[in-house]
Amino acid sequence: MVSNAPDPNPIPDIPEEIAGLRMTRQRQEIYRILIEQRNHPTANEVFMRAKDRLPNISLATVYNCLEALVQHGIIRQVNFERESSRYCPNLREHGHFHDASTGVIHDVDFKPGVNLADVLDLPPGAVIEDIEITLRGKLVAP
Amino acid sequence: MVSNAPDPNPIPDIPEEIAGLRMTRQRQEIYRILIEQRNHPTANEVFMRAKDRLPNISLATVYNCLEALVQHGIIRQVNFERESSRYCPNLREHGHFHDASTGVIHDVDFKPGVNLADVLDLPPGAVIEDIEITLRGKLVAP
DNA sequence: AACTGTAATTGGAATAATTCTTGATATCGT
DNA sequence: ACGATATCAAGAATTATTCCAATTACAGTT
Ligand SMILES: [Mn+2]
Ligand SMILES: [Mn+2]
Ligand SMILES: [Zn+2]
Ligand SMILES: [Zn+2]
Repeated sequence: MVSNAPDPNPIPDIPEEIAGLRMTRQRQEIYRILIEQRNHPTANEVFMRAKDRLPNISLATVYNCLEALVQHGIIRQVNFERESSRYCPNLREHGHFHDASTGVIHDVDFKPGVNLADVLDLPPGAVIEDIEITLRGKLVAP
Repeated sequence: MVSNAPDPNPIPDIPEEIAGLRMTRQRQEIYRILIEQRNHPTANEVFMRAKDRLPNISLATVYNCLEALVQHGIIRQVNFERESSRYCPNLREHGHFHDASTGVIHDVDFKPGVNLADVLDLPPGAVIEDIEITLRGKLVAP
C-alpha cells in the first residue's frame, strides 16, 4: 500500500543551471542523491550511490562535482574532526549534532532571533563570514 | 632593559605527571612550546620548534605526545576545515575565530551565563559531550 | 648497581582522503 | 558542422597522519 499523504520533504525539480553552474548529468545525479537522502554522506558514499545510475562515473568526478556544488553555494561541506568530509544540501544557517552512539548526524537550527555576537566574546572588529558549529554527544530517552 | 612588570601570562612549572600522564622530556618540551607561544601551531610547527631543544625528536613522537596530551585533557586539538590539526593549551570551553586575511587564530570565549541549549534547537534528549565552534572572517578597524 | 618488565621514542613504511594531470568527451556559440 | 571551452575519467601524486619494528628510557625490584 502506498501512502497518499503529501510528501513532507519533496524533492524539487533540478534545473539546467543553478547559481550559474551548468547542471551536467553527473552534477544533477549527485545533487539528487544529497537531497533524496539527507544523511550527510561522504564523497565515497555518494560515489557508491551514484554508480547505480551512472555506472561509469569516477570518484574524481564525484569530488569535482561536490566541489563545484559547494563553490556555487548549492550544497555545504561539513567536517567532523579529521574524518572524511560530508555533504549537506541544507542551506539554512545550521550546525550539526553528531550522535556518537548511532553515528547519526542531526541538523541543528539556531533558535529564532539569536545573534552569535550576543553569545560569544568576539575579538573587536570581527566580521564573521562563516560559522561552523559541531556538537558531539548522545541521545537519551526523553 | 628588562621589564619588571609581572608576567601577565606566566608559564607554570611543568610537573612530573599531569592527569596520570608521565611527563617525559619530549612531552614536557611539547607542552612548554604550546603554552609559551599560544598561536595554535600544527604538529609540524611544533616539531620544528621542538628540534631546537631536542635535536633527535621525531615527527612521530610529536604526534604521539600531542595525542597523549589531548587524550589526558591537558591540551585540545583544533581542526579548521581540512587543514592540518592545530593544538591549543587553553582548557576553558572556547571557540576559535580564524582571521582569513592574516591567518591568525583567536580564542573566543562564551559570554558568561550562556547556555547553548538556549540558542540552538537541539534534537530532544541530546546530551552534549563536546562542542566545536569555528568562525572564519576578517578583522576590520574598529 | 645490575636486572627486568613496561612504556616511550625513533625512523621509515604504510594508509587514506583528496588533489592533480592528462587525454578523451561533451557541450556551447557561431 | 566547427572550433573553443568545459567537463569527465583513470590513474598518479600529494600530504597529513598512523602504523610497525627495533631501540632506548624508565620504574621498580633484587
Ligand atoms: Mn553516511
Ligand atoms: Mn602557526
Ligand atoms: Zn547539515
Ligand atoms: Zn584555542
